[in-house]
Amino acid sequence: MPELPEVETTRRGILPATKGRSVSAVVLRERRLRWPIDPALPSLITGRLLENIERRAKYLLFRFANGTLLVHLGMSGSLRLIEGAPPPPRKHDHVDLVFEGGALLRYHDPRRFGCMLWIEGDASAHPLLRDLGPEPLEEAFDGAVLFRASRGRRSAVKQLLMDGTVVVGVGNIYASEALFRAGIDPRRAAGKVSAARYEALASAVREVLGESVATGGTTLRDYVDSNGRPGEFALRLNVYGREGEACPRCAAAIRQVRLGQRSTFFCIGCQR
DNA sequence: ACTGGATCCTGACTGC
DNA sequence: TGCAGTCAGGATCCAG
Repeated sequence: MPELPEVETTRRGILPATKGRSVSAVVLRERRLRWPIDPALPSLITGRLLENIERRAKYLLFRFANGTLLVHLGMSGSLRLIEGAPPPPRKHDHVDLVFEGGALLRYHDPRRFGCMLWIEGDASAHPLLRDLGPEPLEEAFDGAVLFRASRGRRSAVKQLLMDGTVVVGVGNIYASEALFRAGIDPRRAAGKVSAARYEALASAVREVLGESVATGGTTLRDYVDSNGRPGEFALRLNVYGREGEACPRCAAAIRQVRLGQRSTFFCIGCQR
């Protein structure tokens, strides 16, 4: 799936053709996502103006005057912008949002871990958004946030980094990459990492995510952007997926371990 | 309150 | 060519 940079790339890609336009039709082909799509969705947003598309963590928030459509791409989802005559839907093209003027957003998600939820009223109070930590690319996120959250925690620092109540948007790839840049062993107990090292880690998170957003996200497997194109691969991954290869910094072999059921890559020479 | 584990689902890939 | 097993970018939910 899309990690934060891929979701942000999608948001930027679909915004110009959809913001300020009215929805002319909604096609639901498959409602069984992580939670079922409300069958009333078409009647709720057809004829309504899409005021904006915002992002919180890896959620996209489609803002209408009468509510918010909360969209998550899960592990395998994509949202594709189609302008002009739409091709016939492929397998797993579950939803179309059609806009006046012809632009169409097509939601594709083979594994169906994503969601499309209608929220009335204050979306930020919704249980899925309420308890989320700060955005990693905004001012509120720094080393002190990580340090405070880590005290007394015995689980691995990588798991702290991927805990959405601590900081949002750091997925499995970028967690490994940020820890590599900061020189921290992903297995280290979160509560035993110093404040100074958390400053370095917070900077590394900002760097990695910032660079990736700037270059349109990273492609692995089946990620495509809103134009259906794969990401640029412009952000070089130093350790993720490179078990056995030479560390770009010290040439030691990169190791792979499992942490919290997720593959984790690191350099035993550079990361302590 | 924190922690690890199971879980949702399809598809790509590996080894026999 | 088929079949079984493993793994995948997420994150919620539940038991202990």
